[in-house]
Amino acid sequence: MRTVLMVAEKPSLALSLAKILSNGNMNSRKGSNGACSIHEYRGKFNGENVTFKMTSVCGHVMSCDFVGKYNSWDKVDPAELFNAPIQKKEASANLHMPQFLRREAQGADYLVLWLDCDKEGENICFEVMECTVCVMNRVPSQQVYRARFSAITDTDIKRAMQNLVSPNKNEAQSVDARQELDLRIGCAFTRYQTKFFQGKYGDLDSTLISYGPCQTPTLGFCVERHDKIQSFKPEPYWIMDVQITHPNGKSVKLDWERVRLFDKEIALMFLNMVKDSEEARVVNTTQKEKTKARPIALNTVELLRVASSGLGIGPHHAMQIAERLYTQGYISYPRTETTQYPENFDLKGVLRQQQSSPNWGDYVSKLLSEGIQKAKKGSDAGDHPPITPMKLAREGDFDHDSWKVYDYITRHFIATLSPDCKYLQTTVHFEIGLEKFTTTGHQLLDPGYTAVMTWQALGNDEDLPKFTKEQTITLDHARLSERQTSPPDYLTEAELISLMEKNGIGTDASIPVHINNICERNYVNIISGRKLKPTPLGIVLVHGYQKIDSDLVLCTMRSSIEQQLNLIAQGKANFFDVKQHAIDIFHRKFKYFVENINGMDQLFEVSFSPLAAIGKPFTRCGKCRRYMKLIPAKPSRLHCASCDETFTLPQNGNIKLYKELKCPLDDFELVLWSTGPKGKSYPLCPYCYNNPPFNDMRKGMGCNECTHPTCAHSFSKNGVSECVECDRGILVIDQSSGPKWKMACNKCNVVIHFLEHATKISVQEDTCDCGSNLIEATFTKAKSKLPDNAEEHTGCVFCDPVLKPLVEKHHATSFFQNRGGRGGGARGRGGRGRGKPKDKMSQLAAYFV
DNA sequence: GCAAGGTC
Repeated sequence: MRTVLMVAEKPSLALSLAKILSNGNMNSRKGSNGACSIHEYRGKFNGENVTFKMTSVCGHVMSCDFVGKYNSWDKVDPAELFNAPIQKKEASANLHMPQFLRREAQGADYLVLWLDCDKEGENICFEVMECTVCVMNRVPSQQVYRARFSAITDTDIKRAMQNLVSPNKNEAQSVDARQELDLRIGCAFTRYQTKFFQGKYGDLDSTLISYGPCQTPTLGFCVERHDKIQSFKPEPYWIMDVQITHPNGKSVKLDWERVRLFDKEIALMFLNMVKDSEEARVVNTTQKEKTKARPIALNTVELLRVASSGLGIGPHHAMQIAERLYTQGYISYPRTETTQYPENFDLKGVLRQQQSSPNWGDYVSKLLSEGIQKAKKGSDAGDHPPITPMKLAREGDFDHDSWKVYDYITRHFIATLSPDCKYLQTTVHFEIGLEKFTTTGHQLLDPGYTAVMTWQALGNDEDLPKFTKEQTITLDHARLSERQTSPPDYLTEAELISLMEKNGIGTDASIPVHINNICERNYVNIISGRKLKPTPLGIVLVHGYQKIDSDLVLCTMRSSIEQQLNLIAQGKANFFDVKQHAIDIFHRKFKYFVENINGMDQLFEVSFSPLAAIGKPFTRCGKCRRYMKLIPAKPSRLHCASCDETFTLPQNGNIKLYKELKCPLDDFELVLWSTGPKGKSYPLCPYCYNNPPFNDMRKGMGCNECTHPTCAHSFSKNGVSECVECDRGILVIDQSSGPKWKMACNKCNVVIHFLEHATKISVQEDTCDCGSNLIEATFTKAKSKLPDNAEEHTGCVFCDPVLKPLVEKHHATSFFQNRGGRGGGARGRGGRGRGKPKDKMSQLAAYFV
C-alpha cells in the first residue's frame, strides 16, 4: 500500500488536520525529535487505498547565515557582508528537523504540504521538500502536492484535500530574498555602528548598537513622538464656564457650542454678550437611542494592545503567557490575524464550558437561555480562528498575570456573543443671547456586553433634570477660564502596536519581539502607564539616521521592501534581479552612511563621554606602560588613552586586578574575571584575549579551562619553555592546535610544528644542555612516529636526535611580529642577558598560582 | 556579539 506523507507547520495543526481528515479515527505516536507527532490513518488518495501519515515541522526548518569567517567581527569589514557567501543552516539545532523529516519520508510515495497559507508557509514547503523528496519512492506521476486552506474547519480542510495544487516557488523565493536582505543589511549596519561607537564612547550602556529594518522604524515612532513633545509650544485658549440651577435645585454646567477660543479679546466679547442676557432659554430637547457595539472576535494584536493598556502586561510577556495557556489547552492558538469565527465554530459549546465559572457563569447561563447574538463580522486572514477559551479555568489555577490574560480572553469571547450596550442620550439645547449651549446626559437601557466587559461599562450618569421648551433660567455664573494646550504624551505600547500593524512593520508574532528588542538594547524605557520613552541613545540614533539618510528610519521602509519582494511572489520580476537591486541600493546606502558617520557622531558627542574620560585607572598597558582605564558600562572593556586602543573583556562577570602580574607574551597586566564569590573565575591577559597569539585560535579562546594561552592551567599541564633561537623568548604551546601540535616563541617568531599525531605534549622541568626545556610526547602505538612505534619519548626539540626529525621549524610572518605587544627592545634595556632556564621557569611560575 | 521570520 502506498503512503502519503503530509506535513503541517506546527504540531497542533497536524493534530487538528489529522482529526478532521481521518474523522477522528487515527493512531498517533511521538516523533524521534520529541517535539512533533505523527498521526496515521487509512483512506483513499486519487482513488487508491493508502496510508496517510500526518506530521509537522516547528516553523522554519532552515535559517540563513554567513559562512565561516564572515561571522567574525574582527576579520571582516562589514561592507563585505553585502557580497559575502551565505548558507542555509538548521533553524534549531536541537530539533534535528531535517533528520526527522527524512526518517518519516523514507518510503513515502506522495507528499502533501499543509503549511500555513502565507509566503512564509510557502517557503517552508520548499524546506520540507528539500529534506523529503530525495528519500521518497519515485512514482511516475507528480508526487508533491500543496493543500490550500483558508480556515481550520471540516469543510474547508476536506475541500482543500480534494483540490490539491502545486507549491508556489515564486512566493517561496520572495521569502528567501527577504531573509537574505535582512541578514546582510542588519548585520552590516549593526557591526559597523557597534564597533564605531563602542570604540569611542564609554557610557553608551548597550552592548550592541543594532540596526534592523523592523526594529529601527519601531524606534523611529517612539522618537518621533518624543520630538513632538520637545518641540511643543503650549498655546493659551479660553473656554466659557456657564452654570445654571434647575428649579429642582440641581446645578447644571453648560457646554459652549464654540468649545474654545484662542483669542482672548473675542472670548471676552462673547462673555459680555452672555452676561448681558443674564438668562438661558431652552431651545429644545433631543433624545437618541445610542449603542456601544460589542467587540469583534479577538486576534493577536488586539490581545497585545489590551494586555498592555488594560492589564499592564507588556506584549512580550503577554505572548509568553498566551503561549503557555495555549500549550496547556486553556485557549486556542494565540497567533492569528483573524477576527471572524469560522462558519461552523461551536460557539455555544465553548460558552457552555464557562457556565460553571464563579466569575461569569451566571451571565453565560443567562446569555445561553436568552439566546446569543451573531458575532460581528470581522475579517478572515485565513490563518487561525480568533483567540477563544478552550476550557474552564478558575482563578487559583494560574499565577496572577496568567489569570488576568485568561480572564480577558474569556470575557472578550463572551462579549462578542452578547448584545450591544444600549443607552438613551438626551441633549438639551440652550441659547443665551445669540450664543448656543448644550448639556447632555445618558440613561442606560441595556448594559449588554458591558456586563461582562465591566471596564467598558458606562458610568452611572445621573439623569438630567427635565427641561421644557422655552423655559428660561437665570445664570448662576458665566466666566472665562484660561487653559493651555498640552503636549501629546509619550507613545503607549498599545499605540505603538497599532502603528506597527498599520505600517506593516513586523507580524503578529514578531511585533512583541521588536518592541522587546528596543527596550533591551536600552533605546527606550518603559515608563508608568506602559509608555515608551526614548533614551538619549535611542534619540541620537534616530536623529543621526535622519541627518545622514532618513530612508534608514522611515516607517515606510519595511513596506517598500515588501512591495519589491511581492513582485517576486507574483512572478512579475526575477528573484535575482530584485534581490540584487535591493542589495545594491543598501550597499550604496551603507557606504554613504560610513562616509558620513561624523554627522551621527556629532550627536553622540553631545550625549556621551569619550572612553578616555570614563572609568578609573586599572591595569597597565603592555605597550606604553601607562594605566588603562576600566570602562564599567556595558560592555565592560579596558581603554588605553595614550595608545587609543580598546580591549574587550569577557562579559557578565566581575573584573578584578590579578596580583599585578604581567602576561609573559606582551607585558600587559593580567586581570581576573569571576562570576561572584562561588562562581567561576580565571585570569586573562587583555591583549591576548583580543589578539590571540596563535594563527588559528579564535578570539577569546585559549586553554580549555580559561581563555588565556599561557594560563596557570596550560602552564601546569603543558608548560612553557625557553626559546633557544633568541635570548628573550618563551615557547608557548598552542592549546588549540593539537593533535598537530605547535609551539611558538613570543619574541622571535619561531614557530615549531611538530609531532603530528601525538596525543599529548608537555614541557618538563628538566632542561637540555642547550637551555631549552625537555618535551614529553605521547603517541598512540598505531600512529606513533617514534622508532619501534614507541608510545612515549622525552627530549629537546632543538637537539634530541629522535625528536629533531619530527619537528619543522620556521619563522612565521604573522605570528607575533604583527601583534602590537611590546617589542623586544625594552626588556633588555638593563642589559639583562639570558637568564638561566630554571630561573625563567620559576619566574614564570610566579605568574600563575 | 549581528536581522527577521517561523515555532516549542
